[in-house]
Amino acid sequence: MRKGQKKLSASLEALKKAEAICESNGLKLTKLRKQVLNLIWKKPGYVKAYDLLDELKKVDPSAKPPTVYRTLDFLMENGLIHKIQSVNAFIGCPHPDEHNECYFLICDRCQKIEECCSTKINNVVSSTSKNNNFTPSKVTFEIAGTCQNCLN
Amino acid sequence: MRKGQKKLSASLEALKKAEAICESNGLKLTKLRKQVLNLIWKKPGYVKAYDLLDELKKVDPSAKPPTVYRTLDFLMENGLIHKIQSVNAFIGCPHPDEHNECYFLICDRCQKIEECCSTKINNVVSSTSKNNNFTPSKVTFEIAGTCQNCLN
DNA sequence: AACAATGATGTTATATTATAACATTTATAT
DNA sequence: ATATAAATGTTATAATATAACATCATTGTT
Ligand SMILES: [Zn+2]
Ligand SMILES: [Zn+2]
Ligand SMILES: [Zn+2]
Ligand SMILES: [Zn+2]
Repeated sequence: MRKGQKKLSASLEALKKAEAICESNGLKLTKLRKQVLNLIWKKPGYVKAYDLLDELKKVDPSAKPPTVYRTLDFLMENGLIHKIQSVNAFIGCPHPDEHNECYFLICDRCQKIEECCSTKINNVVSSTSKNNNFTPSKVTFEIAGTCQNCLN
Repeated sequence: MRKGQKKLSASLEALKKAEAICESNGLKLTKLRKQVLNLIWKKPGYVKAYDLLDELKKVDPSAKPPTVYRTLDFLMENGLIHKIQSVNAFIGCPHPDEHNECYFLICDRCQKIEECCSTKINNVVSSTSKNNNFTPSKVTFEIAGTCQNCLN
């Protein structure tokens, strides 16, 4: 497999899933939303909102912060991307059709993020909440560190 | 126990621990640092940096953002407080002498935060990292939702 | 087709969160 | 007393995000 190819197909895959999800929910995946989703998937690591804005401006100089943040909000609401709270950045979700609470491994060096969702984590969230009489609604679980690739 | 008493003693307790930690590490818990730590503990829920700044200005009108952020940095470096990433706010650590990776339950309604550290969570962090050939350095684990008290 | 209603985008302005860079003061060690 | 380092003061600005209102596009109804 050539360099970039895996990423390319992941991006296409993501777009297809996004279209399916929007279709089945009566939502519109507009040109702008597609553009932003593609920009997010094209970057090898996580993406900052204002970097996205700069990219957008290249094709539409009138793009402004609300252009980006509104689009990010739409994509997040529909599980297509995630906000990574510990770095204030965004990343595409590789499986938006499966569930919406995702967990992350964030490499400090290369900015790449892997999802690490598991029932094990889900279970710990549940039991921790139960033990504390807490009703959970949103989980933030992010492990920052160094990925295998960057360790060498 | 009267209202506020639990919080008061928790605050005093926190200050004592802070003094001990600084003492044993050759660090200075200056007047400013004590003030900020106290302000954080006095609030019933989490505290925003600029709210702290407003409080500080009441006693020292010359206080400015770096005053607050530098002090917060010191307190965080020494495990005395935590930054809550999902709300961009700060909270005192009830057990800064025990460990430094803490996990949180955050009530959306009353802004109160409980630490929910457990070996169970530590173990999941370890196993998740191991399974992904990832070397963790900093964990963000925050469950947002509704606390028992606010549910009624 | 005309109209109303909704959703999406455009635009201006501003709010919120955080840091860089350099100056001054205070504490500590020699 | 002097040098050094640590802490604080000060100015300016960077980075992140939203409020409010205007315009345009899409859809459904009359
Ligand atoms: Zn995901
Ligand atoms: Zn890496
Ligand atoms: Zn803690
Ligand atoms: Zn509550």
